[in-house]
Amino acid sequence: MQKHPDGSSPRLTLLTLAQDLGISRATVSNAYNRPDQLSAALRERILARAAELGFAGPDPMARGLRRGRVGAVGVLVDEGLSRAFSDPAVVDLLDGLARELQADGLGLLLHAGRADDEAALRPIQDAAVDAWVVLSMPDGHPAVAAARTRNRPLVVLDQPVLPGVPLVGIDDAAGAAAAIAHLLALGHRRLGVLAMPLRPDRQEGPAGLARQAGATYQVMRRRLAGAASAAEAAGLSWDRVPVVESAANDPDAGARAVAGLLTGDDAPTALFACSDQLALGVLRAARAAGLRVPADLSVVGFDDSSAAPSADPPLTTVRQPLRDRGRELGVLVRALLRGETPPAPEPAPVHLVVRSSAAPVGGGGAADARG
Amino acid sequence: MQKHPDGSSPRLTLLTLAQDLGISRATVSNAYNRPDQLSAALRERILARAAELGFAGPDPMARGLRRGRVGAVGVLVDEGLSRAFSDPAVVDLLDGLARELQADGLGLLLHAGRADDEAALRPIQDAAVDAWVVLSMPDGHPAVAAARTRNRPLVVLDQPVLPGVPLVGIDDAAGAAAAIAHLLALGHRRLGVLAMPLRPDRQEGPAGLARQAGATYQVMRRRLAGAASAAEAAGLSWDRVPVVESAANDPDAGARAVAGLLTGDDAPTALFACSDQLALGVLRAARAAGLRVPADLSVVGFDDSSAAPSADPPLTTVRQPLRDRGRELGVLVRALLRGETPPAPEPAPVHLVVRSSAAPVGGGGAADARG
DNA sequence: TTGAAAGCGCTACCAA
DNA sequence: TTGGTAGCGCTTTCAA
Repeated sequence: MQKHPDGSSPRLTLLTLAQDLGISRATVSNAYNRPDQLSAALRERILARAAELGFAGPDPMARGLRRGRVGAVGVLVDEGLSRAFSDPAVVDLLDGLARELQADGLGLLLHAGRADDEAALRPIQDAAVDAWVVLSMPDGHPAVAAARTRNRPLVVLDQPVLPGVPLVGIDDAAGAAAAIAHLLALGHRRLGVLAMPLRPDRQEGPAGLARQAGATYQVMRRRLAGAASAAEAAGLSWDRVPVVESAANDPDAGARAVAGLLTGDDAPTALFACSDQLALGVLRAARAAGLRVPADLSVVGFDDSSAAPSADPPLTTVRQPLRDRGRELGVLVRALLRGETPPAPEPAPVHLVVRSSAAPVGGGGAADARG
Repeated sequence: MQKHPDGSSPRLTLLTLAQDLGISRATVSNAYNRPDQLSAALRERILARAAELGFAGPDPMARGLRRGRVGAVGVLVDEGLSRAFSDPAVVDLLDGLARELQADGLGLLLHAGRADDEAALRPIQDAAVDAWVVLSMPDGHPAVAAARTRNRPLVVLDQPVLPGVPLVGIDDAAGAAAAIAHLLALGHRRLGVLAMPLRPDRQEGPAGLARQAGATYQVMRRRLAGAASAAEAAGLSWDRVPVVESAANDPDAGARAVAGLLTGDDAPTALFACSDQLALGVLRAARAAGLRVPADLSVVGFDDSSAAPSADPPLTTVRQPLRDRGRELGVLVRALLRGETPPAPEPAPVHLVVRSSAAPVGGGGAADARG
């Protein structure tokens, strides 16, 4: 393929091609970027010769430098990619985002924001991207600051709330309140809450009021606030509702964190898990403890991820439109990249989806399924 | 923050900073790239002033052009990101890859290789990446060709086999043979196979010998060949073993594809699903058909993805070291980027992991669990 | 419709 | 230890 008469193989560039054809470099550039700037015939000739020589078109980096655009949007995810992608909710959301960005030929450049490693920030600061999407990170995470240093357009999903930065959010408090209200309506009074991490310190176990108030994951602060107000509206004192924090937002961690809460005389009859991933963990822990769901224990999740309907039993959960929100992130990014200043989007609506993981209290008789 | 005396706010560059400090641009560059080329004191001064001015360091694109490196590795996935990432096997693999690349500060630039759209190829060809990783794509996929046009280092996972291109593979035939052998050893004689797509045409249903032979997904060709040889070694004629093709590698599609195979007098007593995703679909379809697994139907999967052990029942499956393979891809990419020519890696070992989705034939008596 | 020329911002070589 | 300088390959005015 590489037919170059003189044996050498100089890197193919616009200039090489132009000289080969005896025309100007600008014209070759136009063949790729502004077809209307030259005759169709000439353009054909150029493209044909390019194919012949194996020239793939203008160099992406040089073009990027000149135009100030690379065709990539950075995505900052909390912790490793592994945990992020093993959450079906994240996957759905990313899918919506990717689809929307595809319209402009933009790819997704993934970077994990490991908080522990100061040196891991450089790759983020030095990433060649046109914009950043921050996917649900805690307050004060250094990776977010690193992503901001270039002053590129930036959009946040859920958290952190940053002044002047478009946020694609939902009404977390209302969602959590709906979950609690549902459990209360089913007659439950001994409630429990399984929370996602409140801070990125991997702490696990009971989370008192102080810990709750100090949450740097704002989503959790909002959801707990919503849950609290719903509980108190029903006359339940929030400080008597056990809140257990999971070390991570995955089923294993959730099961581990909640295990201790499930036994004992005053164990909750109903649990609000702040994500479907955690709810899955509750299901697992309940099974391990010999509890039937929903007969012995009612569970409500949050997200309505694709795992929710096929869980066993199918999860009653708070639905948020994940794919749409991903798309909305993409719409915002595209607008920002066009130089527009889109209005701050409204929080997306959430609502309870009733399946079969929550039932009236005492509906299954005593918990005698053990052993 | 943007303190610029003369009101204007010219884009901050190395030169700006250099002039501000009354030193040369090269020295500022060195402060970032070769700390040993200047005194620690001067470097400190430069960095401090940069922070003061809000200069984030050398521009990634300009640096990319100059160095010929952007710090991103392209990842080409088949179809949309959604399907790719909803497969736990892919997620584990990507996690291994990302971790390995992180050592060099490389991010992952995701691009979906939609075969249908000729214009969708430009973003791939024009992506600013230092290398490409092709994740299990079919023969002749135009996106792979697009990724190759820049002559950047390229590494393939599983398929397609490309001359001169490092391939990180496994012994697919041996894995499939082990699965079939296991079922045969359990006494099963009426076998069936649920295949991943054989071609990217979303065809679903029985796949005859011709279709099997024409598979452009080489992984499937290899696995079917392995299965066939194991079957024939036991005296079973392969053309009597029903092979059903799924339209996609996900549980839903798998359940849909296999449903018809599960009923009838001569329905298989054992099924080899060519991926865990598909095996999950079989489990679902079996339940829908009132069949108990493994009593009425034995199932063996492939991958040992993180979904396998927690399936109900836990999947007997062929294990491949996903995370390690992801890491190996990363190792190869890094070596290639260093200009080395690493030896073609050995196929990773696979072996059967026996859990409880496969049992001796007839072990559960007649299939009387229906209704 | 085509071409000439001016940088985009940076790094790496070489000289001081 | 510091600085001058030559491009990396391209796009885009502007003029022909």
